[in-house]
Amino acid sequence: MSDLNNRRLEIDALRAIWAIRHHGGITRAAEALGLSQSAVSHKIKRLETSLGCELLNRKAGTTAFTTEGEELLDYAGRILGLHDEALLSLSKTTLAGRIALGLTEDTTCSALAHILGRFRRLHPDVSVRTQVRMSLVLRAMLEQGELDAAIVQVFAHEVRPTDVILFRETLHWVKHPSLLLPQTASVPFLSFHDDCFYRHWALDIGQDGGIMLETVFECASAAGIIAAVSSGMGVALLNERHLRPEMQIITDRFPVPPDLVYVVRRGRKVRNAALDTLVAEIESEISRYGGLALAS
Amino acid sequence: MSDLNNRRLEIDALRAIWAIRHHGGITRAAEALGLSQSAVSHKIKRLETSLGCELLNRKAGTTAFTTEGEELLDYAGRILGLHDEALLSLSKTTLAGRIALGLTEDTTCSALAHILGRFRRLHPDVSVRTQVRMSLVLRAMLEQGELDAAIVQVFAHEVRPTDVILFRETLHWVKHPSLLLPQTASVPFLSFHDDCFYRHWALDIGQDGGIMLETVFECASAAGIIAAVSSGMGVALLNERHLRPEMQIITDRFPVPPDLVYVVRRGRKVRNAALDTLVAEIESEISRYGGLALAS
DNA sequence: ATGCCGTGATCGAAATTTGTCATGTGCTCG
DNA sequence: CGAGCACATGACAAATTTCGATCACGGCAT
Repeated sequence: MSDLNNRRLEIDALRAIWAIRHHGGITRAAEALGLSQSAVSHKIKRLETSLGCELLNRKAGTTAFTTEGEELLDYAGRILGLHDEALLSLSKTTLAGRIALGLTEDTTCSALAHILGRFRRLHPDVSVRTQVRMSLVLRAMLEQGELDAAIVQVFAHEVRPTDVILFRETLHWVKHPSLLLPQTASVPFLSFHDDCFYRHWALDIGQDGGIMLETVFECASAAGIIAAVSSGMGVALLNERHLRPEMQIITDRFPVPPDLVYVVRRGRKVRNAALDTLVAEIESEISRYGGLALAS
Repeated sequence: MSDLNNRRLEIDALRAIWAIRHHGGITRAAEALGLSQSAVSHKIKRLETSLGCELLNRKAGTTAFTTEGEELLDYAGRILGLHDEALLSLSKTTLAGRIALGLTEDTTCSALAHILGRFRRLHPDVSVRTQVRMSLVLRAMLEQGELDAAIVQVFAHEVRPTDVILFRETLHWVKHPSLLLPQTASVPFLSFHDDCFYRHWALDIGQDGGIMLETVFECASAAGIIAAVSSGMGVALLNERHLRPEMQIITDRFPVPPDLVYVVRRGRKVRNAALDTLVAEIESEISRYGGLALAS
């Protein structure tokens, strides 16, 4: 394991194992980091030999972390956090002002929370007011000028040139295997809140495609929908990351749902140096880690 | 400043600026890190260009940190702390047992405190009992088997092969310019506590060199001695790091004081895995940073 | 079983980074 | 003013890192 003293944990290597964790696999991590797969593989190997222990359990094509790996991940997260903050702190300019920001519930528990917290620390003279609403509401607020920017979900084909793409999500029609779809009667539909725009799309297709959806369940949180699907109450539109093993993806019967994208969308004609910086920090975080970590 | 994203702070570069701070200058830092002067100079330059700002104020031969430099230093300390702890944590073996450790007052506020704290965190099943005494007392306790190891000050020529050298110190005879040494009468001597072995040496030379020293002031803490010297109360033996600009080093009249060394000295025939690890950690810290930081 | 993927390891060559030696510059001090 | 110290700089050598290609392995469907 080389000499006990000359050992060091490369920042890039730490970022690599962090990416492996959050993208599930070396290949995806490499892609996210803009490196080749072999480069990342080597990085990990170097890390392992320098530490003298295995970090990954390369049993099969699957990638699992060893105990040591998990331990290092914990440190990696903390070190990278400090590191990135140091980097920002050194290139910061003194900012002051106000930012009115909108978020969806989903994104509150993602890496965005960290970015916002750090932004507060680094720019204490900027007051950030954050409101959590559903995407459709946030979009309306942006139009009204009530928000300077918002992180909203939009259909992939609706992305504007000025939007900053955070990550993409695929939507699926799902049901529990025990639920058999009636051929003639209307299909029981499990829906998010009234204002959720999946629902708008879902109900729209009824008119176009001649499929009758009957909303039998309404709940604002994903957890509720997941439970309802799992108990066979009906069909629903769910994100990839909300899929559970017991769920069945419905590929026939319904039109393929459009892809979704989370974006940072800025309000109309807002000129705001503080906001520029915040958006730049989000973009930089994305490019550094190849996307934003989102809790599932 | 390269692309805002691809920037990273190399661990080695952070260690370099940390070393520059603690050894006062690039040349010394390079020596401490076991690198050439130009290597360290290049490292800093790279860091600066990658950050797009000056870290050091290279006005003259002197090396001062800029505001950004100081800011980075702060982060560097925290990042390196985490980094080193991660490194240790991953190579640790489960330890249990007891360690009875002796320290001098000087060393309590050095990097040793960090090492001890970290050791506690990493090895919660090892109970470390620490006692702070003067070097002579500690040596006696080691002999008696009351301590497993101690960090003590010894004369450079007394270092044993098994001792781990922490850092060296030069002792000087000092006085305030306003104090004129009497040619015939005895010289007023400002002394540490009775058990301090500088004092033993100082009083011994009286017999060998025919110089009369009269102890006119006794104080256990360096701060007291420094104040007494500065007010012209007498002469004293002081560490290099306790010298103040107003003090005058006496080069004639007295024999040159022997060099001092801080060492980790282990007790007699103590076999203790936990102690081995602790000593190894101290050694590793020294070799990584080229010495131990000691508050002045 | 028998081929496919998909995922990761491995190897040699190329590119990049890092370190060293030799030398240049600027400042201080005797 | 010249010696000495501290650092910068440039050219070159050494090391490390990356890439592309290829190999090996385990699942999965036929």
